Amino acid sequence: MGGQLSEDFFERSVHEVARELIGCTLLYGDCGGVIVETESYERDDPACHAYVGRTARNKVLFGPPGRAYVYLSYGIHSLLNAVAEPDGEAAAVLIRALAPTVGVERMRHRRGRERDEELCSGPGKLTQALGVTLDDNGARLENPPFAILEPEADWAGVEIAAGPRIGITKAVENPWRFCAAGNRFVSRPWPAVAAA
DNA sequence: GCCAGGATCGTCT
DNA sequence: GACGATCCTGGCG
Repeated sequence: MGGQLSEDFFERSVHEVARELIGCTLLYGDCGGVIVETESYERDDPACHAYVGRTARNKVLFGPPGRAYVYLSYGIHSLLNAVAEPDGEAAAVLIRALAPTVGVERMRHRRGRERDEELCSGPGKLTQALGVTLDDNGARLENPPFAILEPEADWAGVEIAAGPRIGITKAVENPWRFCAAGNRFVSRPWPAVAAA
């Protein structure tokens, strides 16, 4: 296993962080998997929750990096982000999909699905599989139950593709969705865009 | 296989 | 009082 990521990994451009999280292993409690899809949201970005300024919901975005920003989507799903950029800036990386590797049986049970492709192939699915809840908002990603580990050696050559983000209505054109090219655990087939 | 619609609730106007 | 950084189901072909 690679070393664990600490706060300074997240203290830089949110887009770099999003790209380099691909291939890292996200652990939560006794479950986890390899991150295969992310999206970045920067402050001057109409699709970012911080765009409207600081509010009760988004205050974690404005705090120190390496924290979890968890919020409720559509009244149903908890979505997990990693806060990036220095304290005082506001940006985060949405974790959109994992390749399940640890605690797979437990995740099958939580999800009520058998196929590995249906366990963590979406931002709402992976929080359900891992057991992440709104109570985790603001938690340090380098402290239990969280941990994020550097990629294994065999991820060194994996191509990372960039394209438009999913499920948003503003700033759709920015190519800030990143994924491991051709990976079968991404949330959707890669859109037809020119290689970056 | 594809698409339309519903679930459900915290946050902000 | 409206709106989602989503997911699942059911209807149809």
